[in-house]
This record gives sequence, structure tokens and C-alpha cells, in this order.
Amino acid sequence: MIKRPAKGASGAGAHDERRIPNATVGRLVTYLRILDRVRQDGIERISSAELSERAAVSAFQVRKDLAYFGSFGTRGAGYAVASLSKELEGILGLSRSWNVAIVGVGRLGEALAHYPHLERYRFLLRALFDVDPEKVGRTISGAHVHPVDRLADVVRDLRIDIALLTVPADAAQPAADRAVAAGVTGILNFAPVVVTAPPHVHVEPVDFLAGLKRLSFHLHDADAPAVDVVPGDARAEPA
Amino acid sequence: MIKRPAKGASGAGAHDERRIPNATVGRLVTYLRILDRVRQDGIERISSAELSERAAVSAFQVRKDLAYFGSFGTRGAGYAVASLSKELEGILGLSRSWNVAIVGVGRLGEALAHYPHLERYRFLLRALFDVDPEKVGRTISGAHVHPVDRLADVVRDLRIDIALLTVPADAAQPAADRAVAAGVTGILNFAPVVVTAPPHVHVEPVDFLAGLKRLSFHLHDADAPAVDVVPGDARAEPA
DNA sequence: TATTGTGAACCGGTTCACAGCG
DNA sequence: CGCTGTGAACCGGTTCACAATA
Repeated sequence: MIKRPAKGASGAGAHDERRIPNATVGRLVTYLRILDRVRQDGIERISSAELSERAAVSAFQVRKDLAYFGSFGTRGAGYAVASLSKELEGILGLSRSWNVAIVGVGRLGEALAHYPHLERYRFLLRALFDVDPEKVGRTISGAHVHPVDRLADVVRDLRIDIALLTVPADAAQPAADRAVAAGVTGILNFAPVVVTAPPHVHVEPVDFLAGLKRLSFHLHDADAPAVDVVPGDARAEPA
Repeated sequence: MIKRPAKGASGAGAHDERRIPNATVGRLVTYLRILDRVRQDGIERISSAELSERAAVSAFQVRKDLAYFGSFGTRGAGYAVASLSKELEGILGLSRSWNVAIVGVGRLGEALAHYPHLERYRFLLRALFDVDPEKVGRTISGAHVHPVDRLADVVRDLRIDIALLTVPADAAQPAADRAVAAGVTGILNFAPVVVTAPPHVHVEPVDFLAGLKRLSFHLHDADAPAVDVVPGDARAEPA
């Protein structure tokens, strides 16, 4: 039943048996969301066609994505919503909790701290950091705001896994370096700069300004046919 | 074979018929940022190698990306920072201004409204919308908060180009539909759902929750925690 | 029969080697 | 001689056709 990344086999997961396309990981997140939604409607089974339509991708894509990790469906019938949901949670590492810290308590940092879905998905806000003494000492969503000088200690003590970087562009790379040195292995970078880190650390950019500028390109480009991303057609299997 | 580069200064009518990879567009944004930064340091010329290093990509990639649009460099020497900057701005459609509206005045919507770089890049906040009567009537960063019922009228009157969707997941698709019907052609979707739109509308997702979950996957994957009994091969994989 | 699972073809983007030019 | 510009090879991800099977 429990199929782990790629072929199960014995021994610990260790190395990557198969390289998972980054795009696939992103779609798995989408599938999981859809399954959660669908489950709330009391639906217990779903086909790859139906799932694909809601995710705005092809049914082939859905099946291929899932196939990287095992066989979760039933031929003839589709997938059991509850069990596939569980599987995806396991695959995505969402069946455990993660300790997160927010570095940079500006408007965005504060907005994130208050975001209710964080805790819901077991991303536990454990600490915040800021240079401004004015902000240090406050408690937001149950977490303390520390001075950045204390970052190393606090990150180590609280075993922070992931840092949410919401500092100004200039401060992003230094902050990332410090977080990494203190043991963080995941960085969600909201700053509008490229942040680099050693290979064992994963950096995910969340760059709305860049998104805005990509939009600008496409609108400016006027009649150019849609490039990527835009669904445009949600065709399933050709009849 | 025939490649009609959209060269020719930063003229407006530069809609080329070449398919630009979405990833390329994203990198152009990065290059432009780097050039702006570099220019502030008084540097006037830069090579593809140097640019590529700061953007964390290969030099081949930089040259190929630029080649989609023309030849902006000087062989032997590199690129003139100022002029390449100008070119990229033109290509990305950043030499004109765009009218934007924020739909959903929660914490995130408000944080975005106060973001100073918006105006700096000529994304002009013209209106905000919310269902909450409590919020309607306020003025944030010089823009009025309207009831969502008025969305169609206001979007049309103010010629809004881009909608920033900062509403809850359930409200995202309906809000997008209304914005599109009123003439918006670009949507920056912050809600954690797939939003679809007709082909002439471009949707860019900015999904930090998804980013967090992708991080979770990678950390989970690399993690070989198993408090003990981890068969050899403890090395992290290279790039 | 309906729908999943998958090897193989296909396509697009990245990498490369080198031609072109200052 | 150095660095850009680009046709071509390469590679990874998507698409597809079909075999497997409940």
C-alpha cells in the first residue's frame, strides 16, 4: 500500500531513484487541494479525467505525475479520494509538522504571521526576527519577535526547518546566509532578488513583483499566443 | 527559420510571432533587476558571464534569452548596462504604466497596497474592492475601496489592466470572472486555487502556500532522519 | 467496459561549440 | 584576442497509444 518515492525497495529512501520534475511537485500540491475540496463535498472516488479538469492539466499528466510514486488507483474505477489524499500528504511531507520562522516583520511578514492556513497545514510559526528594536519583544500569533542578532541561537534552539524571508532586497542574502548557517534547510524567499544557498538547502522564490512584470510582458505582447501557464484549453481525452 | 526579432528600440508595436519560453521571461526580469543594481554602482558595461553569475544561470542561457529579441551587446566587450536596461524595460512592457486594482482588502491586500515598489515600476494602484462594508469607503495609498458590486463599473471607468486577487480561495474564481468580464486582461492570483480564464487573459499565480508545500516535499525527500540505522551513502546529491 | 499505468514518441528548452565581429 | 550571437545536439518533461486489469 504505502509506496514511497519511486520504487519502494528495502532500506531507507536515501538517494533519488528518479528525478521528480519540479513542475510535478507543484501539480501534486494542486491535486491534493482539489482532493480536499472534493472530499468536503462527500465525493469518495475521482477519475484522472475529472481531477485533471479541475487542475487545468491533461489527464495523461495526472496519471504520469502519480506514477512517479506508485499506483494509487483502481483500473476501471478511479482513485479513492481519501486514500489518494493520504498518499499525497505523505509524498509531500505534509504528514509531519515543520517549524518555521519569519525573518523580517514588515507588513508582509506580519500578514503571513496571521495567515490561518499556516498552522492548519502544520507549518508551525515558532519565531520572528527583525532589526527594528521597536518590533522586538512583541508576540504575534503566539510567536516571539527576536532581534536578528539572536537568529543563530533561536533557530538552533527551536529547531527551525524553514525560514520565510520577508526582508528588503538588500538584506535577503545576508539573512539567508545566517539562517542556513544556523541549520535551516528550506527558504521561502519573498524578496525580489535571487537568493543562493548551498545544495542541501532548498530555496523557493515567491516573487509577486516578478509575477507582475511577467504579466506586463504578456499584456504588452498583446496578441502573442498564450505562453505556458495559461490553461486556455481544458480538454481531456479526445473522444 | 525566419526569426523576426522584436528589435528596433523600445517602440510599441513590437509584437513578435516567436514563442518566448515562460522561463525566459522570468529571467529577463532578473537580468533587469541586476542591471539596475549594477548601474547604481556606477558600472557601465557587463559581460554575459558576469550577468549570468549574479542571476545564477549559465552564460549561454543569458545570451540565448537575449537573442530571442535581438542583439544588444558588443562582441569583444560586453553589454552596455544602461542601454540593455532600456531594452529590457521595453521588452517587458515596463516603459509604460499599468492600471492595477486589488480585489480583497485583507491583510495581504493591504500589505500590497502599501508596497512602495508598485508605483516605482509604474504599476499604478487605482482601486481596491472588498465585500466588507466596514472596509468600503476607506482610502489606501491614494486609492479608494469600492464594494465588489461596483467592480464592473469601476474597472471599466478606470481602465484597469491588471487585477491582484487577494480574496479567499472560494471567492477567487468568481472574482476573476467578474474582473475579466469587465475588461481586465491580466490577473495576479494570490489565492491558493487554480484560477482559469479565457485565452486572451493571462493569469500568473503567486502562491506562497504552494511554495511552502514544495519546500516540504524537498526537505522531506532529502531528510533521511531515521534516528539510527541509516545505511551508508549519507551524502547529499549534487546539482 | 471503463479507467489506470507505462514504454515510447515527441517537443521545447537548455547546453554546447563555434562562427562572427569588435 | 575576447566576447557575443546562433545553429545544432542534447535532454528532460509532456503527450500519446495501448497494454493491463478491476
